[in-house]
Amino acid sequence: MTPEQLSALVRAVVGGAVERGALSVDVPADVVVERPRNPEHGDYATTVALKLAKQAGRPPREVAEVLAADLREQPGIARVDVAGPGFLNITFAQGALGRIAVDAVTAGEAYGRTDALAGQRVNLEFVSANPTGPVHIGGTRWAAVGDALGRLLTASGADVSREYYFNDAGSQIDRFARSLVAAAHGRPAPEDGYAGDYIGEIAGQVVAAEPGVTELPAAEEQERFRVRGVELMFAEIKASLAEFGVVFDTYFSEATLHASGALEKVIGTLRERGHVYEADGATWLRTTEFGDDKDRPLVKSDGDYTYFAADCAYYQDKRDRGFDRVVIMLGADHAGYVGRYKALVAALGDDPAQNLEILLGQLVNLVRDGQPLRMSKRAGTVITLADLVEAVGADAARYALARASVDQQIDLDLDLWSTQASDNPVFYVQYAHARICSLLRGAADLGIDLGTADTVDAAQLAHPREVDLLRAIAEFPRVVTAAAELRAPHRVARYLEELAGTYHRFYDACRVLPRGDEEATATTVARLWLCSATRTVLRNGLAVLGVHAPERM
RNA sequence: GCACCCGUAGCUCAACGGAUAGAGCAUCUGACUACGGAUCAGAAGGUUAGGGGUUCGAAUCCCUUCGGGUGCACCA
Repeated sequence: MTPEQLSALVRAVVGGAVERGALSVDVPADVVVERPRNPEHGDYATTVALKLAKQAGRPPREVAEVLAADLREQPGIARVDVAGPGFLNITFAQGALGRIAVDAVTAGEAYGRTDALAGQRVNLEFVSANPTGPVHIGGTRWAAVGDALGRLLTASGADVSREYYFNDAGSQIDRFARSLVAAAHGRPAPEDGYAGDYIGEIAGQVVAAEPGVTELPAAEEQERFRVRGVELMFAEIKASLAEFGVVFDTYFSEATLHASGALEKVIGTLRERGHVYEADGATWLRTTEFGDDKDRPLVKSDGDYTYFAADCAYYQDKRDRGFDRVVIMLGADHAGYVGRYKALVAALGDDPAQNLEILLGQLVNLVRDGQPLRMSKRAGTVITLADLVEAVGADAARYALARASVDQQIDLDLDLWSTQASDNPVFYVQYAHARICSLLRGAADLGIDLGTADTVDAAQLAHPREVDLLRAIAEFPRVVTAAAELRAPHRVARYLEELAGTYHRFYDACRVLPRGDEEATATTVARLWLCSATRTVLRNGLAVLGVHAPERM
């Protein structure tokens, strides 16, 4: 029996009690069953009696007793206890739990997938670093978390499109171009420009690709450097992301919005809706009408569009492409955008609570020699995505960045990471996977017949460590769903660490393969299925995080 | 000054309002005639920053103080 089935069963029991008048409450839409920390509290526990007590007007324990009596009559349930203030502790019948291993193996890659978010069209935007330099450590965190979130949403049935928005039209790009020109002529970077070795490298590549470019008139020269420079920089960004395992469905250029007239159009729409006004020579959106701190300019007094105007057009474009949920991941240093973004969504007639979701994530601090590392783009002392991958490998980097809640600022100790990679829990999880693969290879070498899903005697799996492992495996689909709904990929990582630990403890206590000239028994076969199920979950879970599941290490 | 995020073991971090707050690392003690010891068993380590409140129950929700981060442009 799966937790989902149990949840439905408990709900049905509540319904039955209400129907025959034993309880007078509204039957809850969803009954939460959870895996108790303490094994003495059974396979699963539910707080439904506690939650219904007030409405029923009776003590929680009394409500619990009513439900417990009915639950005990259900098939597959061995035992129901009322504990504490009114918890219902439920223990499955022998074998009911064991089938989960068989189910997981049978489902294979599909184990963990659900249709919880079916029908949602999600546009997931993350990284979106401007092509004026390599992706730095902050962007790398969003690459890891955003990509994992995309995989999670997909696994939960949503229709997800990953998007990378880049600004190739503004003054930052001009500064980038001027920095390249300066480097090509051997001059220092302009006051407001970009420094760093990569500027010189890109400048050299531009010169190599366009001989004579430095002889052109200044304006023309800068334009050539801008176009080529952005092209080359962006190719480098894409390459480093690809090496990191992150590929976007769409790379969206801001310049295309300007070129297509989308800005004029969206401002026209906003104007028709009555939210636009002119003041001090500029054009404004009255975002304060929708809770923003101050109104925001769309067109500056010099006639240029603001970045915010492009945001409006970009949002409208996403909606026009059919996405009903626009999700944007931003660093905490962009928290100031939230108010105006919600306002623009509302001004366009959408519901910010329904159509827009801005996920703010805290920044990453780097630590070296026990000291926080201050980074400066100007000074070129920036740790990039490529640097991090080089130092610790893509798997460890992705895993470490994805295993922490985005609400948490994280400190990354570069010394620790570069010198002692085994400190990272990702190896603990990967090792469990490799160990199982080795075990299954051994079983194959011994010629053990695993039989079929129908013939496995799942009731063999009764050892406490086997039961622990089965419970953990059973949790996986709910972990995926919860992580997707809460936009919290780190839950998957934490779960995998727990699962790996549970497996290692099982392995330590339960001999799987026959020793010496012993024969394989029904227990051997059942345990091999259990191992195989664990491998399936580890593999699927690591896949969600974009981390490899090695068969050998 | 205003707004948002955070404060949990020595360190890095978990914990959909649930039972005795958990892992990893570090420290200490054990288990290798090994199905992969990159593992396991055990010990030690906490007033969940402090103080109020809400309730059957608070690390979690509300108020407040302190501490850290970030943001408050006709920049992008």
